[in-house]
Amino acid sequence: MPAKKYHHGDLRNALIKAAITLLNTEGAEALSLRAVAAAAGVSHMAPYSHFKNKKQLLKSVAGWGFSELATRMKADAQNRTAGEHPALSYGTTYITFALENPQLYRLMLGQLDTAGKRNQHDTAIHSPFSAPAPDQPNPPLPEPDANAQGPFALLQAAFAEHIADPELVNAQALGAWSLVHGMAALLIEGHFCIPPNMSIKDFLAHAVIRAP
Amino acid sequence: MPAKKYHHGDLRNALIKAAITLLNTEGAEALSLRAVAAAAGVSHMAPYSHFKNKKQLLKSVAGWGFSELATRMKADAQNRTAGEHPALSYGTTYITFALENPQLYRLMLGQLDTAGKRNQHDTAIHSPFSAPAPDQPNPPLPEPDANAQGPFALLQAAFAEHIADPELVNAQALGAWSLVHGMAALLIEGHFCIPPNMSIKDFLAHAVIRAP
DNA sequence: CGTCATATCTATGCAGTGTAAAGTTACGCA
DNA sequence: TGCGTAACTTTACACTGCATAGATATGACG
Repeated sequence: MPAKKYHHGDLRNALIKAAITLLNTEGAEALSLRAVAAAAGVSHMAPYSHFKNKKQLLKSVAGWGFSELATRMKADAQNRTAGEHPALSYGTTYITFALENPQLYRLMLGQLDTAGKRNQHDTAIHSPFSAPAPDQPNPPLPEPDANAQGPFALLQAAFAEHIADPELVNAQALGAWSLVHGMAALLIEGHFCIPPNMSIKDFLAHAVIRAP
Repeated sequence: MPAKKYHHGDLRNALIKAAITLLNTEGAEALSLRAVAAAAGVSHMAPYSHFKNKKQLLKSVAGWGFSELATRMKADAQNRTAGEHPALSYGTTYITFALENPQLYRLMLGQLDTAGKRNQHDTAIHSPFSAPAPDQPNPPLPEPDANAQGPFALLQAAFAEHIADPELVNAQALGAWSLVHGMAALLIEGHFCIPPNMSIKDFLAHAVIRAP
């Protein structure tokens, strides 16, 4: 085993891994580029050989999170009790994942403007409507994550099983995503709690709006 | 009119106002304590006479945002077409507000760990379940905002009109809040777009989950 | 009309941040 | 063997939030 090489060999992945560890142990505030580099045993400028800036590193971490979530949801799809609505099952898995990895989940779907300097425009991909983004309310802003499409695609497929109209499928899937993301986010930020005697699945089922 | 006094007289409110202006013009990344102080025409340490730290200033800004949102929702409640479900109307107003003030909305419901130093525990209030918060998944985390109760209380009242069981009212209101918050958040972060030919209200109506 | 404790504001300084620029090292291919 | 180039280090800078200590005006009380 090599003691210490000048060329790390797999620094890019090592940095992502170190960032995740730091995120889980010390929290998001301790996730500085320099701390990540130190944890990987390199100088604080080494990451710039593999990532354009801090935001790109965080995006890669978020991408890893999305693939993890997708994996969980696919596993969920297998051992599902027959007759249960897939969306409820998916939603429960989704929220559970978010509550078990709150810091990571924030990185995945929160804003990641944590940088100090002015925004440099990195690549941005819009989805799933091909429309040219009905001009954003304020000037700067968004920059979605293509990896989010993984979990979302599963949700879409779930609704497609019971609904014919593709536009309605899309709307329903987006509604479901909004519901579970909103619930996860509000729970993580502490804006309300699930009653102690209630499971996430039951709570979610009761929260689904009943038409008037 | 006084040219320049040593004692500002109303610096606290001036700082909040300056912060909001900066937020809307330069974006969240430019919202440094020093920039806010400069915009108010005081030294960069003056804010510490009125706020314990940067987070407390931002909390006050968020509080102002919540009262603004509540005002809008109350106005909405008045000129509502008869027969329309209040929650749909409220939800549309909610999302519209969020899309028109994305930076402010992020401050209101996103994490505000923007500070550099380790988290100091400021006051935290939990709601609306009196339960002692079924211990948070990871170690650190949340800190809700009591001002969020304003808009939420309106939602609750809306559901109470048509539903008897108070527990179900609560669950439905939380579901509605989750849905509109999630949709607003995903829209702001650019994860999807509302089709150009569709109003927010229509989109929201189509997104509400239909039972299987 | 003093006078003085106190709230408000300023000056200075520090550790930590992201990143620009330039130098060093070693891998891979001719 | 030589060399282009990618990976990494060193140094430096502007900026951040905040601790500390000093300056200044205010308002209450004699």
